[in-house]
Amino acid sequence: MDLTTELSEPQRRAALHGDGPLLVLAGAGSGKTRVITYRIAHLVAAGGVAPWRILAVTFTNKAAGEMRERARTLLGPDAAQVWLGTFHSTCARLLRRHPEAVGLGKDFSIYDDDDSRALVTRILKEKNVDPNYLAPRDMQGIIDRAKQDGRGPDALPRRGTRDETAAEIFAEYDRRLRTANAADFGDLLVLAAKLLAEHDEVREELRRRFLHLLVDEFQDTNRIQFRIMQLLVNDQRNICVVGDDDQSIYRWRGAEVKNILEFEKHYPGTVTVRLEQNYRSTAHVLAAASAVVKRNEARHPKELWTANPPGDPVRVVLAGDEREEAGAVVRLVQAQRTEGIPLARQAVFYRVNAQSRVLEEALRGHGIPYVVIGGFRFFERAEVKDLLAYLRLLVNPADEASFLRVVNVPPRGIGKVSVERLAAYAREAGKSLSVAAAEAGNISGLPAAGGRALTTLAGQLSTWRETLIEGPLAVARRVFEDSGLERALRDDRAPEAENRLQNVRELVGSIGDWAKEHEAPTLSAYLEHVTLQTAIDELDENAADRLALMTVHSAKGLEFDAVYVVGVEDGLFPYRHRDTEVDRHEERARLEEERRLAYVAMTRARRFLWLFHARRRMLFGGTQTLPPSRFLSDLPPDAVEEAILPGAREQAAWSLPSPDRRSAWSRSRPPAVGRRPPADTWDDQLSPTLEQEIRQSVVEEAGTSFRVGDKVRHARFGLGKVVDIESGAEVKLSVEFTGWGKKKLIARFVERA
DNA sequence: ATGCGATCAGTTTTT
DNA sequence: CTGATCGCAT
Repeated sequence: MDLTTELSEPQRRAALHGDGPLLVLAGAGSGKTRVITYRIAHLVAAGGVAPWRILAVTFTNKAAGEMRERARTLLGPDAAQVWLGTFHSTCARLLRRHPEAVGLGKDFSIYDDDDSRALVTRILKEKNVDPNYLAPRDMQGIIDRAKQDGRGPDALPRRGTRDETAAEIFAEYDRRLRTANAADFGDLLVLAAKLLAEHDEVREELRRRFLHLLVDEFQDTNRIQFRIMQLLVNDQRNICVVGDDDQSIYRWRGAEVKNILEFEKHYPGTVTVRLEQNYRSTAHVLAAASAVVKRNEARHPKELWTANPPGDPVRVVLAGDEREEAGAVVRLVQAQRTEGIPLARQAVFYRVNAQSRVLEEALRGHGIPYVVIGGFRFFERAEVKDLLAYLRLLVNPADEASFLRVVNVPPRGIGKVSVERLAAYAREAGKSLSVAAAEAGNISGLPAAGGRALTTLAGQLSTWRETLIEGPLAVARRVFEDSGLERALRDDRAPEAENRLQNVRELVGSIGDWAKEHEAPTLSAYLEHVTLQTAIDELDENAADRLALMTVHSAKGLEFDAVYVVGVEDGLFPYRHRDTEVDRHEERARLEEERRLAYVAMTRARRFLWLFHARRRMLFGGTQTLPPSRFLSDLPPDAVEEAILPGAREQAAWSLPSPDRRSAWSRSRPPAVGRRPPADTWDDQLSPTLEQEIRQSVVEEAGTSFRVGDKVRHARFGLGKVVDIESGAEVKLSVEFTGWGKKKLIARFVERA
């Protein structure tokens, strides 16, 4: 490891920084992962800090894994001792050591979003709350936001009776979690903070232990996470945070950009290092991305630069509809692949998960292997969750959500009435559902068949529980068979049953794989691993070569040679909530976040960036016609080239957005993208094949035949009149558009009106 | 108790 | 257009 030659000057300053608070403002692609890893390595190798005394928090488990891997190449096997993980997994780890201190039991369950929603729904039903008055979704949102802020039910704002109800439900929800010996995602943070705040000996031990703290993606931490960090920082104040306010995209989830903007206030004497050189992207890509984010007001003014060649222009492609868009993506992906860019180094991004469907169809149609990151995740599939629920119930008998999930899966004659009787009995007796089930014989009013089935189930559960020591894989196999889950799936004649059976088998297989990779594999640890998986953890570089499809949010922290962003339309990206009234301030804040999101999307691209938008789009069961994204008009003409696909051209006559209609968000609009001939340097230049591929898609027009005075129509600007013609490699027209003024356009993108 | 069909509602982003 | 819930018939 040679820090003087392998790092730039500012990178080196960050990596070599000694004691005291350090703030690293790391622009996109500025090598921050490198800096963090080198810093860790340096602390250990030169600073004599034992690896186990370093705690590094990352945004995904995948990032943690990569960091560990990189540290290992620098440090050797010792690197494994560094504490590395997400906030959630780190907190879970702390809570596992001292569960009782915060009212949890050993082997507590972690409720995912589904589980917690189900619990909220149950409580609302029990309390007879009208879903129109307070919907489960909204209630869950209230709880979640409160927890992100570190507030409990008592600290909820109370402006009306609805708030009172919400606070009541919230309190009951937390009580029920404790009874079930369970914690939801928010609790992991809230309870960890509580543990540290209220138990001095625990806090002090950890503060003595951790000599250095590092927090990555700091711009996306929320209040409770900041608090946890503060509680862990010791008097040496060796806290290093790394982030970029322009990449803050989780405001909606409680992230506080203030955490990074005002870091120095909390830690006076902070040394700030700015990493402003981008090593990732071509100059064109960087210029395009910067132009979009630059229009935000709530940001640290800064200018990222790069020494990289300009590269290809960013390409903006207009499709007729989402299917044509998908088709174009597929063709381009394939073309790039033949040019030597493997699928694994290309990616398609979209704003909302629902957009993945068309893309998947197109990819399947062309036999291109792909992975969808996030969306309907493997571990969230019903059949997979069913088996997992059994396993959770073995580890934590009190787990209410899991019990209710499996009690009649597969169908064993325990219906609604039986479950209700059982639950009532359990609540009165203050017992868990599992324990109550074992006592089914004593429960009055229980249907006879249901009672028998419950007794049998309870017996099975305790039998399985005794076999836990045989290890996760053995237990999983046994439960799958003995519970009747396997038989039910096998006997199911539905066409998708085969798939579901496969999925559960895959789950069992994954348990086996996981167990092999761990020293003392416990079921409890496996279950935690599964629920704390982040979407992006599914992306495995070592897997077969496949194209990744994901939301822009999932793409954070990644990079690809070629990036395709679909659905760059005003209303979809930036996304416009169709819901209720929000005030001006909120609306602007949301829009700024969309802008940062676009920035994140674009800066993932190393060499090739395509932005697609469609005239019409089927989404959420309806067809919408959205104008091109306002972000497109911010792109610098020099760095961009536009293309129109045949389908879009056909529709040109009837679905042109008018300049007034397009500004649903705001009236003012800067001039749109201009054009220039393709860039011509660097070996990454667009290959002939690819150029052909694009041209083939673009409707060729006899550009040379235009005359001054001709009426023309343009995809974005509508009707206009030709005022000047320039010849050259590309024929260019100067056109006067009503409402837009004079624009210079490449003739082949203009059609006669 | 179960399973089916019909109606209904709601659709961002995620640990 | 999908997914989820609801009510009815078996």
